[in-house]
Amino acid sequence: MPELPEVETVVRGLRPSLIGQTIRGAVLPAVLEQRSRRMLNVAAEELNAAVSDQPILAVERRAKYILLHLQEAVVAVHLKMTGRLYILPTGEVADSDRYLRITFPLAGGQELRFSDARRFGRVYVGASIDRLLPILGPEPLDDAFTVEALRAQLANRHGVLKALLLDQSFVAGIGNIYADESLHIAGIHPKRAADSLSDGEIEQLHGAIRQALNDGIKWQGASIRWYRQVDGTKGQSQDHFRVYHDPRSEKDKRCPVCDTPIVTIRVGQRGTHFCPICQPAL
DNA sequence: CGGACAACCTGGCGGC
DNA sequence: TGCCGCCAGGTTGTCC
Repeated sequence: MPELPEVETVVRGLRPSLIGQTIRGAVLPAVLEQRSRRMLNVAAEELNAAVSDQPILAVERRAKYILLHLQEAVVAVHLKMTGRLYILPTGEVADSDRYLRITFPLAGGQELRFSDARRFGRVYVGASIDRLLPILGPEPLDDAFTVEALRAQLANRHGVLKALLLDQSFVAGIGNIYADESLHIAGIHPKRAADSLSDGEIEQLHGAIRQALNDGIKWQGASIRWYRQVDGTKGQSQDHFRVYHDPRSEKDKRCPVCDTPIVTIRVGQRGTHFCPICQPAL
């Protein structure tokens, strides 16, 4: 589910509640321990041992990973499609608990909970961040992600542009929604060859990626289906999409610039939405 | 390197 | 109302 703006929103929601807290352990429902093997990179008891009595020093985001920096360990959570993280007083019940996978009791009388209907989510723990995450490309909102850096990365890449934007080792954090939104802002067709962009188009794309992601953060993420903020409320980003939509329920999505009906195609097996006028094929 | 596709899982929704 | 089939914000591995 969540892409960079959603994960960033979750991190910002967790941070004030978790910094300075101490984790008491990691509890998995007994019936799920066996089935949760794929969710964890270590045995459930090992996760529990690694986080027990560990103060939380920092909460950060890297790509679509949520990082809990503990005194002697790092926990990395990937929400994938349907994962949620939220904090509640111990014992208080929430709707999301229907798919509860892990409870992290906190010393202050609250709990950090991880729920995940579809069970694609991942929780990794290690002594440090080293080798905990796969190879990831640059953070698109960092100063180091310059037009020049993007130009250098695009050179000699012969693939389809949108597929490359979704490649986390190329740029970190962009998913299907914000790839489509970025390409519309940039006025570039999603199927363009990555190495066919002019200097001007690369500059446009660079700015568009940042705008799309920053707007997503501003609206606190997109709650199309499962995504919720830490406090359980929906984001509002879905109310501001330029091209992304579900063609089944929203049959008359139009370009906010020229009012032309948005076209939906498949690119790299992903639903792809674009304006045929503002994003001409080349 | 790149593209296609299956897998991992389950819920929700459109359509009939 | 009920059931079926399709689709889903992500990622990884395999095969060609």
